[in-house]
Amino acid sequence: MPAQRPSKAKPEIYLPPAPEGHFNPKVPGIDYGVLDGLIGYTVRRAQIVQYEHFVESLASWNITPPRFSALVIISRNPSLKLTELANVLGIARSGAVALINSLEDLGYVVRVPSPTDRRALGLELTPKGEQDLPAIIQAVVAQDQRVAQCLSPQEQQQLVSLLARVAGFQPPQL
Amino acid sequence: MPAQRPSKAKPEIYLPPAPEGHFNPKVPGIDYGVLDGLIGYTVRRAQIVQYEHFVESLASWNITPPRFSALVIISRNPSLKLTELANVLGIARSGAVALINSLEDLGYVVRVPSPTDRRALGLELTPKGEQDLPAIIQAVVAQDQRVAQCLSPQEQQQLVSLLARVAGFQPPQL
DNA sequence: TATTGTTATACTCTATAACTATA
DNA sequence: TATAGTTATAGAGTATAACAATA
Repeated sequence: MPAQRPSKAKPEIYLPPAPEGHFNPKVPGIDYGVLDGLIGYTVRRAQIVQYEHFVESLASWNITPPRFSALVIISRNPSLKLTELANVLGIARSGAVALINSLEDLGYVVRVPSPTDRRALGLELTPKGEQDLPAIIQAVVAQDQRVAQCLSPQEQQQLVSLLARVAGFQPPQL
Repeated sequence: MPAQRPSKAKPEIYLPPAPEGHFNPKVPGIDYGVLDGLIGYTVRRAQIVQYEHFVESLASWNITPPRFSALVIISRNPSLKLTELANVLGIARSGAVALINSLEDLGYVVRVPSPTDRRALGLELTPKGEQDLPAIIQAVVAQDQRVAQCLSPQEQQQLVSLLARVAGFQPPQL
């Protein structure tokens, strides 16, 4: 059996503190110089704004962006191994352990022993996870649309496509 | 006089560890479900890829994205106060202190007492900072272009414009 | 010998709160 | 009383390295 994790000392679920004020991507009177023209800095600015919106909108669910990504990946890929999840999310295995712990504390995910590999475990949604995920997804899609509503549907699709190419993969077919 | 910071115990300059492998924004065989269509997740994926490229390309300079942003902002806005820098970067003042400390350790920035407000201090580049910044900018622009070379100049401009609107500010005039 | 999940450790980064000096 | 910079503290997040169980 893999090493057991101890009974958690902290039942509280962490949620990042909401900053007093929002990030201002363009402070008046400040000269941003070369930053304004850099793809990287522009992506970063948009990502910060997105992140803040996400955390605020999902605060009542105690769901952060990494938790949401994990939930969706787990739900769409049954019996995913922890190592595979870490790979998909681009984090270390030790980080995935902490992430799964928080989702377990929320009652959304269980570790199921793999029938074929006694070292491994499959990640599955709990009944509560199955029940709540649709509403969570709806809330996330709604906030995503709220942020993107300044763009036409065509522009949104174009943005996704351009970003996908920058990230180095084929844009999704929509 | 503002409280003095103690002589630093660690002269070493931190640089984030290079991950063994690169982040794979689209792992084969994995169903990303709703994530593929979300602006937020797409922005995040691109941002991770960008960040990794940046850190690797600027490793020899010991320059991270936050350090670079701070250097550019300081160089373009003479006598910027620490609190203003924190506001521009969207971080707490305590974080700005640590950031400036690292840039001071690198020999790029100095704290200059403000002539008008004896509480405040102006941030300025050192001669070494003035001397090295152009090459650093050149390296950053080069890596930015390398990541973005899959897009035509027009597409790049479009991406910057779309991201600026999503972030909630007027796109820069190029 | 390699891999899986876990733990231990170390580090940055973030934030809040308290403190000193000055306004 | 408010603000500027600093420090202290605590939290999440990242990572690497080592470990036990299993392949």
